[in-house]
Amino acid sequence: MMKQLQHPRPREMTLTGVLGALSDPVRLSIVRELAGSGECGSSAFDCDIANSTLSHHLKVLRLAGIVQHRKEGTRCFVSLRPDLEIAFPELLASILRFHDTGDGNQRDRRLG
Amino acid sequence: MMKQLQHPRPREMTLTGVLGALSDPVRLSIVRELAGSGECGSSAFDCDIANSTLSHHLKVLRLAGIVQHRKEGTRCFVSLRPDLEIAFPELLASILRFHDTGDGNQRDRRLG
DNA sequence: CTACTTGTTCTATAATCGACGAACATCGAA
DNA sequence: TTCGATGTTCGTCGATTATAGAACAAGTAG
Repeated sequence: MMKQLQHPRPREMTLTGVLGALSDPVRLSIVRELAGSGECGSSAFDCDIANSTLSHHLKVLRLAGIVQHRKEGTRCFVSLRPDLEIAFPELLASILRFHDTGDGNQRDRRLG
Repeated sequence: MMKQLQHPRPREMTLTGVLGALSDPVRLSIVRELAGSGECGSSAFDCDIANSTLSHHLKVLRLAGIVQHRKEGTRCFVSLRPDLEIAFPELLASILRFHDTGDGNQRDRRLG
């Protein structure tokens, strides 16, 4: 039987939990990728980290209610969880509007 | 001479830094209070924590670029920093629209 | 000057976190 | 069944964090 990974119920999502999950650069880049590409195989993220570390970050995002996991054979597909938008409408979009410039600066997309 | 507390320049503010600073329930409640009441004396926050801990949290918020300190005699007044709105327009409002219910749930203000 | 007030910094501690390798589990293929 | 591929979990390590008390600094009042 395929093991089911635990997903929190919408009522268990917390604002501080979501913010904390997004406060890590690696996790934020993962969410950014998901927002741009939709569902991704969990090996499609070009993070230069160990597999176990990636799995850890995906677990944090999952337990915060931000992403959901779908198993297909041995592969694992990750996507943004629609329930997040219900619990915190427009929150994720409000955050992803800003992007890192790599040297510690951020910029509003509208400012070019 | 009155000691000046260090404030980061807007270019030094990071999105993950801001999110991380807001991911703590104590700090989020402080920011919420500042957004509602404007400038507050740093002893006006009804947090049930030690003075040194409050000072620590205010420092984290300050180094993230979220709040600014103004000294007046021995008193210290804290307020939201306008530069944050310039660096990340509407980000803070987008986050504060949701509030904790105390039992781990959050709710959009518009949903009653 | 000596208190007293306010707030920061220092030191310590317990908890959490990010990272990794190793072990484990699951599935598909040979 | 045995193997290989894909992910998760476990154990560990070092770094960071939240907390609070103690010491310190700066200003005010007496």
